[in-house]
Amino acid sequence: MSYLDELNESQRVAVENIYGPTMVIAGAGSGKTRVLTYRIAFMLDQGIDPFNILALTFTNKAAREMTERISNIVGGQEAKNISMGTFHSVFSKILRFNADRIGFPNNFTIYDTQDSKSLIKDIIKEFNLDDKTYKPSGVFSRISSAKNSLISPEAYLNNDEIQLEDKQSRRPELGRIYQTYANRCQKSGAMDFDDLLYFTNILLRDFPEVLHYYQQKFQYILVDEYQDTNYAQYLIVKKLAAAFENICVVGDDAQSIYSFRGANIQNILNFRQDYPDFKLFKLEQNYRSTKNIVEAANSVIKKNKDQINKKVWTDNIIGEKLKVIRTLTDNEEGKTIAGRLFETKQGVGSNWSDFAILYRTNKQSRAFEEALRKLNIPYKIYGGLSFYQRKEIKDLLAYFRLAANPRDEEALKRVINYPKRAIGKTSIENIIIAANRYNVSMWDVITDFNQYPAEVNSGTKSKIYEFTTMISSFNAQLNKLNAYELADTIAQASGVMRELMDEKEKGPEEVERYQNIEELLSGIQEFVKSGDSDEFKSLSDFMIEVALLTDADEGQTEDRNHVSLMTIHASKGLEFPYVFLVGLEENLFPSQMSLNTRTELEEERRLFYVAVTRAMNACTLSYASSRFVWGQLISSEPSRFIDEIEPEYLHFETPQRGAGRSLMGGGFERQHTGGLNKNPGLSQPNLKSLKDIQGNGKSESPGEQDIKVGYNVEHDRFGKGKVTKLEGNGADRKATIFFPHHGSKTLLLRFANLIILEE
DNA sequence: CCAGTACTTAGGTTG
DNA sequence: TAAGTACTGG
Repeated sequence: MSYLDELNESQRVAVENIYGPTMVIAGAGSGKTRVLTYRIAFMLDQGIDPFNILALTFTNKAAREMTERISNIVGGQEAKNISMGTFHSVFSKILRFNADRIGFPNNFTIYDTQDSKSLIKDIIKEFNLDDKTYKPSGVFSRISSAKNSLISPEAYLNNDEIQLEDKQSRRPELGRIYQTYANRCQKSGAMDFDDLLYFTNILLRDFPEVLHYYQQKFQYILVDEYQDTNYAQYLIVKKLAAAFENICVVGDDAQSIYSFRGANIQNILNFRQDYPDFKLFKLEQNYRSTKNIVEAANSVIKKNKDQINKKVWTDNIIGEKLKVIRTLTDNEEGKTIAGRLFETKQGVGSNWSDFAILYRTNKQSRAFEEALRKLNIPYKIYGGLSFYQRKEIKDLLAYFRLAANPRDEEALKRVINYPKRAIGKTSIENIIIAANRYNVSMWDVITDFNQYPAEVNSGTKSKIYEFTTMISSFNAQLNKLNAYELADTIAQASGVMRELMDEKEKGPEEVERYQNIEELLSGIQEFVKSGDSDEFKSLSDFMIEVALLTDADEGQTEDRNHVSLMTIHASKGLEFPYVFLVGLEENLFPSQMSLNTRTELEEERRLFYVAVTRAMNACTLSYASSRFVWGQLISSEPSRFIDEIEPEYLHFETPQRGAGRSLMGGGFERQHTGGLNKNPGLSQPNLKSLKDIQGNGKSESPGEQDIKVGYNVEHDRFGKGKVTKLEGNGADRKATIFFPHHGSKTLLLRFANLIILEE
């Protein structure tokens, strides 16, 4: 067990204490991941069966990293048998296995946040409520926090306190929306992210034999980032650990930055009460940063009232003081930081990947992007839209979801008319009305109009019939074709591939979309090939894996030598030799929204602590004295957090030369436009009425009766084109026309004003 | 059905 | 400012 020699004293005792309740408070950079992985390795060395170990993390990234590290120590086969992953992935598997007990199909789909919000939006509309008082995202977060506190819709409606709260905030219908939302999810055989935790709790609460089984299975439980657990997660862990109490939680209260999402610092305090005989270990030696960095961070975080007493220290060199740079505008901040970064790289001869620029909000990235690009510095922005959230990917995935679970309402709504198959908005609305009336899913309605009559005309019905037949045929092949074969079939047969192929002519964005689809398909092929050769991997297996993946940067092995740009939240758990922490201004960091309460301000301070402690060798702080906010130049004050650092760790730099001019040049140009544009616009109405007269005078628009497929026609905007298809009757009569310069378009003849050139 | 325009809104982010 | 949505005219 040579690896034990690599640990310091407090790390080693934390690793070896594998029985009984244990809490490890791990300061920033103190080797937390190392302790967790070695602890598991030590357990296996002690003869503990990997099947009996449950290790929970918060992010896929953390789970991957831990799996990898443990495989390196104990070998892949052993590591594979440990239940290791995020809360959501581990418990979604358990839920699939036991789905029938809680009224879900075992192939239930998982709604992401977009799906949830779109469903909520629909419900608000159906209830005829004003979507300003009932904002979908606000309603969603209310429902989310109810679920995370394990409050059922019924309990929500029966709780006087909650009802009073909602009445006072003028949103008395929230409870009914929650109830309807939950009901619709259930009918659709779908769970959202919060449901995965909520229903795990229900399962363990209502089925003692299930609880007993998993208590016996998971005799040893480890939880990483314990300060980020919410109530639902806390309770799952508590229930599972009740039989053996071999539970180890690892965290750092000073790095709790997700309370706005329901994470609860109280869980650390509860731990003391739940397990009075628990052992506490503190990892206080920082191996990451210089003395100046560690002490600067300490001097700020000690201003917080709510914290567990500890003293993070380091044996590392003193290092440079933290530089503080002031610039006059946000754009200049970008230029200055980019220049400084370039100089540092030249000076020390390091890699671009040794540098990170961290900011409070995503929108700050722009100024740095521009400046880095001008200096030809490679960079990568983390965060933003992930691969699986792109429109074209979600569209195709929606077909996959339907293949596995045709009742999935959000997936159905997404693709029932994509690519266009003449199933209009009104028909879809009427289908939903019928589904609600009979309390069944949309799929039930559209596959059995006899039993569930809906106001849909017969032409549309036959289109729908084609669609449902197609989906059913995908569904029938789920266990016959492997994931790649079926995915490829769907991509072709659904028409998604052809749609994107046609659009490829339009421009680079469309080409990229097509390539994204290709990338998804080749990803599925890889998925099929991975693992044992004779193992059958179905498309639903793939969907299970992918539903909980949100990391965009999977499989991007190319060129990793770049500067990293990300929010501080995204930087948690990472480290960089050189960190630039930018935008340190009041109302930006700390955020304006956090200034109301002490607890919110303390969370901002912890965020600042996290940011500073990412740095290994040097940390540079910067702020601008004015910046553009929503198109307006506003002046700003340096952040209070700069003042809170003991001055002995700081080095203030003088402002850059020539800056005054740039303020004049860039700042005040944007006023004094317009002013002459006050004329009442007489010409507009005149023009319009002229057109009206023309329209009326034409008696009949040409072509209504005599247009045919194959005709060459001319359109006043798209120019010349050829008719490829005709459909609909009367006012709905439309033509699909291929225009060489604009691609294929479907136009209502009523409005198109086509001129027939030749037959 | 398509495309242009009027209007609104703006936090951090995992699964 | 920028992006997203709702509305409207052809």
